[in-house]
Amino acid sequence: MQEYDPKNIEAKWQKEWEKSGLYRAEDSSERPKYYSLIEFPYPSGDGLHVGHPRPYIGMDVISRKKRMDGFNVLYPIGWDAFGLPTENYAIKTGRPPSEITKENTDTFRRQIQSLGISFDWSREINTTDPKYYKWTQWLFLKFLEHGLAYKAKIPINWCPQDKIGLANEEVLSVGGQEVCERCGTPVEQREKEQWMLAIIKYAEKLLSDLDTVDYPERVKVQQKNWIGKSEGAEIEFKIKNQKPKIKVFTTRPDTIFGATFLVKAGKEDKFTGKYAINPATKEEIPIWEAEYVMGDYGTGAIMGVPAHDERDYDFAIKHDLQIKHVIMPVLPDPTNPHRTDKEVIVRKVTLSIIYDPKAKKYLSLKWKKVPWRTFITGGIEEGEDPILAARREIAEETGYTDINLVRVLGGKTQAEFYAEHKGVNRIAYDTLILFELVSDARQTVAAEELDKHEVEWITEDEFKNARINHSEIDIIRKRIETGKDFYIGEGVLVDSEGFDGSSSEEARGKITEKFGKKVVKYKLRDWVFSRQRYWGEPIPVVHCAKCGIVPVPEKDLPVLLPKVKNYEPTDTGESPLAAIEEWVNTSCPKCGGDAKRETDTMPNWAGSSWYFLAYLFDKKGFENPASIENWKLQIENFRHFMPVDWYNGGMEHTVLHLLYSRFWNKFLFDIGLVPTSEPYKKRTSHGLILAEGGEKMSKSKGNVINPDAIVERFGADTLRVYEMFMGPFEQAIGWSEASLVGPRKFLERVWRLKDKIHQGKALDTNSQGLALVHRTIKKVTNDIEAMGFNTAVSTLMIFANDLEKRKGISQEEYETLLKLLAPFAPHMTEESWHQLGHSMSKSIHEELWPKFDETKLVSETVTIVVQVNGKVRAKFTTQSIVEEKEAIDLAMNLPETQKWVGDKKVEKTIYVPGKLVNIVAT
RNA sequence: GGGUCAGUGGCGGAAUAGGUAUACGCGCAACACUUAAAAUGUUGUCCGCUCUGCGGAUGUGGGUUCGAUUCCCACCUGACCCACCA
Repeated sequence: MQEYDPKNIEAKWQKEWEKSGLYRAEDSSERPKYYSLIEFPYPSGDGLHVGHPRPYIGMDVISRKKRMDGFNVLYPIGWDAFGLPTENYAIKTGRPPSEITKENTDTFRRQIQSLGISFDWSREINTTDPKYYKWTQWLFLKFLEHGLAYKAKIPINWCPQDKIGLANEEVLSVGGQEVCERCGTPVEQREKEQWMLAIIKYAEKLLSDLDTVDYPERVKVQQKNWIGKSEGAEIEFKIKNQKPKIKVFTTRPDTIFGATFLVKAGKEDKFTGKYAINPATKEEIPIWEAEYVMGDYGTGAIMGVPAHDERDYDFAIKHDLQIKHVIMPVLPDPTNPHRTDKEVIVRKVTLSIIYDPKAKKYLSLKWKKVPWRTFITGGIEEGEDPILAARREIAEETGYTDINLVRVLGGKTQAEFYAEHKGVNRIAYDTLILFELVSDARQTVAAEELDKHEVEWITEDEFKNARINHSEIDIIRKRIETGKDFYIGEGVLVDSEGFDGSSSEEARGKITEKFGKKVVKYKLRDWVFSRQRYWGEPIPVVHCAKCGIVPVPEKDLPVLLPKVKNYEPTDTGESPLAAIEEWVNTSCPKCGGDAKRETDTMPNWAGSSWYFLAYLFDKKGFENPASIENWKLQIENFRHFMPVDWYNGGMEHTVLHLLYSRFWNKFLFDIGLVPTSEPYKKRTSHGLILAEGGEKMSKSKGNVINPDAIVERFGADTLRVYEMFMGPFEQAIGWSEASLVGPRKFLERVWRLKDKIHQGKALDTNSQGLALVHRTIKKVTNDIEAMGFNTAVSTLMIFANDLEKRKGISQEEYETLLKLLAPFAPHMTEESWHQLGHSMSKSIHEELWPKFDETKLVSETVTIVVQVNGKVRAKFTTQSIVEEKEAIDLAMNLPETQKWVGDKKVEKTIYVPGKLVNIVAT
């Protein structure tokens, strides 16, 4: 027997596959296409660590299986190589970024190739290749041509450390401070002319088309939140004695009668001295400035409705502004609903809560004829003061007279319940009042009251958690606990003149119509597309004194990055390109006069926004000049392969890259340059591999595991199987060096199993063994499709362990094992396959994926478990197809069953076919 | 604060249209082979007890059910993402 020697085997087959072009996708094919995609790596100077390949291996398993299913699989890779780390390294060392990139990609390529991943290397791309970025520039010109790229003076987030403008998406908020995503330096605000892409124009499509794609729910939720659609109203407020008006945006126009002030975005809280007129109440309300209102959302101004918004409430309390309640919550009691056959009686009532600060207890009433616990309620006579009415009621029902008013707990509520003690349906408009007990002084309580209920003081804990029969109890608890008397929910309008009694929803429509107009706002901002850095695609326009902004003609693309001496950005915020006069000074393509080149470059999201299309280019696609004709030469390829069938990537890219590339693809679809509106049919995400201590791997922490060392010691196949087996693919998981021996032993076992193939020896396959083969095929097939790689591997281990136990195995069984294992361990299975005598001209990876037979999944005999009263007490073996009656008879006759059933009476029996019998006896 | 997901042996984890909890692997222990070691193989490995047997255990406490890791309610803990968006 030959020893398993991964080093030789792996090198040999990698060379062989490269030579035969085994993994090249065909541009046109009889076979159905399958496009699998991973996020192409950024080739950093740190080299690959063991976390990088996990997604590549996962998609490789899927791609290899799809090939064996007969698909024309495209599984490409390339390099997303523009960006800051390389540029910073260039600044540090004075070496050109292109040179550094070349080195890094060479390292990454060698490392990835050593893992035997079935990438189609003939389609390798690099975003920093002028042949690639001429097309990125050309696509920018398309945005410009269609009015979706524009220049605007905007305040940008400026990182003084990296000397770069950051998109909102690249700014993190740490401890209330805005910091640079890369270096953690606090960002400054600077006004700057920036190139923008009008992604907001696609907000609606990006949102609604999420319904058409197969993404994980949380990815969709994140994209939805990021787009942040909200429907509301814009309402103009006149300013007293002044011409200009202030426009506010609100999603709650139904609360306008409660707007008691107006707030504009500002750096600090400040009363402007001016007053606006509330268009609904016609009252004069003060205009304030405050930090909590954001200048760049909505209209940069809001109407302050303290009774129905927490931030407005806090602001009103702080600055002693009027609070007016105009929405009344409607609270039907679900445990005690209105009865259809009873009369409805409307009452105005008080609901009093009495707190004893000495004992830290609340007063409740425990009812005698109904199972209720309540506070003290009582009707208000016409014209009566609610506080006096409440005091009267408290004295009558409980006797307590020495109490102080604390406060009225915000606006009124509307409770709806069936009042059993009166036999009527009650609608109660409640004024909620909090009192404090001063002393125990009590007057006599009438006998009829004592008959109804008794006083019971309950602890704060009971007050919070016990069942209390008021449907407004949650509101009461919240208001007492927080001390804040606002209500942000929906309800019925009150104190709103003609709109009293309308529901919030109904009122929103009517009030918007009367006082403003309906608008839709998005949180999504237009995309800041300029960077003042060297290592990016130059934005292909020139500035002409006479003609203004002029696009570089497509025949002149690419606008090449010039050689510079110094890669350092300037403190003025200009790109280092601005210092290269011979590059900057050019002539206007339109009038021929003097002109200057744009010195901003594109963000590194640009190249990755269309790379899934670049993979489909044929050789001419990159050689030909960028033009509409030459793009259209590629459309056949796009039609063949688009959309991407399965795109796997990290959760960190679900908002930015995924949204940006969807946007580009949708734009290209609208102008007829690509065949599908959505680029990716299905998206999944992988979990990170963490260092052994559970921390993220990073060079700075010194905990990076280099795959080279693992391949050297264990072989690429072992690394691959381990990374698939270590845990659920979507979950983050810690690296464990010690655990690698398991997968290695497993591969050695499979390797050795060859010797067990019967040659004259007796075969040892019974019906259980046969069923195991088919169950293994079924489980591995389904698990791969669902990315259940860890369970697929364990299933293969079980199968191999079973074969090992037998005296002799058939070649067919062994070949099935090899084929199922081939996507995980491509080298070892290939070598074994040919050792069995298969022709060198056909790879195992071109074989057909094994099929299972539904009828053979179950062996002829099964073990059935017998439970007595739900506990396992016995087992028996029988034919797999057994009628319920027979199964129960068999179970009952077992001595163990008899022992546990004894004299008890059998109440019931349950039979789960082929699995379990449960006997219920009492 | 909001959203999403999770909590199972010494460790990574398996099993959810409710049906033998702890598959598979690591680690550990004993044994076999060996002068010895490595490698390999065999056996064992959730906890407790009065141990041929019995009881208990899937974060905690309840509920539904013949039967709950799985479903429902409350709570505890952790992770990730988003957070003044009117």
